[in-house]
Amino acid sequence: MLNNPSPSRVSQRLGTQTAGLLSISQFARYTGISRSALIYYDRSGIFHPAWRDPQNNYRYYLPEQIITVNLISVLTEIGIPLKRIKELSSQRTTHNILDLFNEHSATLQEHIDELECSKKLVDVFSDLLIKGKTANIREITVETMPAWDIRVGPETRFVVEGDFFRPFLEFCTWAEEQGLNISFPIGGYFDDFEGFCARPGSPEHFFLLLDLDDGSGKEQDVLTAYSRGFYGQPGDIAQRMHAALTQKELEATGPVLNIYLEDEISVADPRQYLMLATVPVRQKKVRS
Amino acid sequence: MLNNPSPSRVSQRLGTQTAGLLSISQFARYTGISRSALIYYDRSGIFHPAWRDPQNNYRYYLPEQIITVNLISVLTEIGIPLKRIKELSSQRTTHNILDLFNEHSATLQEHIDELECSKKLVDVFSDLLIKGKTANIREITVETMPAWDIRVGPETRFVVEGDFFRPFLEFCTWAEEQGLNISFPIGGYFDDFEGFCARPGSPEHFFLLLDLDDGSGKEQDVLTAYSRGFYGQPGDIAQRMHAALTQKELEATGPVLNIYLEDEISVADPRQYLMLATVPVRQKKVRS
DNA sequence: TTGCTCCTCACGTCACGTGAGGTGGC
DNA sequence: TTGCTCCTCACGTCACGTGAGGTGGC
Repeated sequence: MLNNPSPSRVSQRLGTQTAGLLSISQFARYTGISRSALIYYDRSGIFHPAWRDPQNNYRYYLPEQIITVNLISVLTEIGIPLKRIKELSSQRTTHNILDLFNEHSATLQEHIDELECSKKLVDVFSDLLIKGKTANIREITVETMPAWDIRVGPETRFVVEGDFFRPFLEFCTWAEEQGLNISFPIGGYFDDFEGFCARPGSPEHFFLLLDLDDGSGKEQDVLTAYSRGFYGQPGDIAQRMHAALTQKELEATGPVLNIYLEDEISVADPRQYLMLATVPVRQKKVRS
Repeated sequence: MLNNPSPSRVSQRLGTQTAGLLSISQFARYTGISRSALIYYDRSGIFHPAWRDPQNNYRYYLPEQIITVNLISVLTEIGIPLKRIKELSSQRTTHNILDLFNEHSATLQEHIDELECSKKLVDVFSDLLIKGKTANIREITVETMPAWDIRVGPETRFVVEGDFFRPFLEFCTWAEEQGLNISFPIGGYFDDFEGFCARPGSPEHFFLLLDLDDGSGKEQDVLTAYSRGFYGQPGDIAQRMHAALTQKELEATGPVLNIYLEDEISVADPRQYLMLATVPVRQKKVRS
């Protein structure tokens, strides 16, 4: 119990100035704490009203108690559990409070970091969905865009042809070991365009997509193509990209990245998942 | 229910390759979702195992279901309630998901802002406590420090001498109307040093202290003094500051700010609250 | 028999919010 | 009598976690 006013002070008040007492509703209004919260604090022994009317059990508070309740407000607002507040009330020293604040500042920062990670997640998925909605899915074009922020996993081992899940699970295990959040979109990675053409349904690596902009400020030209189908079933996208490269007189200069813009998160039918394939390109040098 | 595999696919699996089925523990390991969560999802109709053994009611999952459960993971992780996820599963379109994400991104940002406010609160209180611990309470000195980030309220009306609470409550009401968080420390404000000397226990305004650094980068010389006592009982601090000004040949150039470094949050005995008074100063010009 | 994994209730969590049903004084 | 504020249970919330007590197959 925190700073409960002594009975003598209460009765002094009552004797001279009953108007100084606040009913639970008035007190709730002044403090911004709900009535039910005040009743809850009373019951759980955290904070009691200064006086209760023996006639009807009404709760009455003194203006001074706003100070005490403000302490509870502050501590609960910053996320300290009531149990801890109750413990603290018997050992309330500057030193203990400072310890609590230090400890709690770190906890708060962790929560903030988690939430920011969640927000990043939402934003990345939104970006992919918007990309899927606005793209002209039939066309293969060259776009200038920032490099993505990705984490590439170890080489995949596709033991059984078409068994997408084993390597996928291995990647998830690896990513968790690395302390990465595997809720971010996962894509397929091929070291070069030839590898992609050879087995477009079996990426040489998986990668986690953490952001559509790696923050380096650099941009690059990439060839982008789309295809619909389930995981590991990219259809003829490799051939179409190959044809486009030839037609546009381009050559691939980096890894091929596959990412699903629409997958189980947004589409019910697994055969309608929408994949985006990208590969950085440059103009082919004309041989002299 | 999300993407429950059809019985035929399940029985095909079972017929040809029982090893492809995952027990609840294996599935929990792969997905990072706890067994009890999986059981909870099953019961609440959000996500069912592909097959249950009629003999012993064991739950078995297919590797494909990792995809589905990953959807749930992502959505719960970003704080979307299971109820909403369940609703969504029957109306899962790119459009609806984008709406949900947009809406939710804002909610997340609000939570982040709230937490950052809480962290700021903790940090401000910590700063004050540290100031109280490290200060030499007996001495009156000139310090160079950044200006504080404060919000000054309307003029106070001390009707009854010593009745600190009425004006205090009025300030709280005002601050809430302004959308300010009244959990931040509240201090007393005097327009000038003369006003402070006249009635040091009755501030002309209250203010909310949002930060000990207003971020402007500017610093100023302030005279700092300390006093112990309850709210509105500053003892002889004004006289002592006045004497110090004279002795150091300084003149006050701005408002006097009073703030409690130790109050109900850290100290049990109200008579031991620790107040800090500051006033900006400069060298007195010598009259020619 | 022992060990293992799984099962199903049932209850706890945390800080209240929300009625239902009732009281006391104007 | 009506309206008002207050009261006390008791139950709901949300997404699980945690036993208790029991089963099936090696």
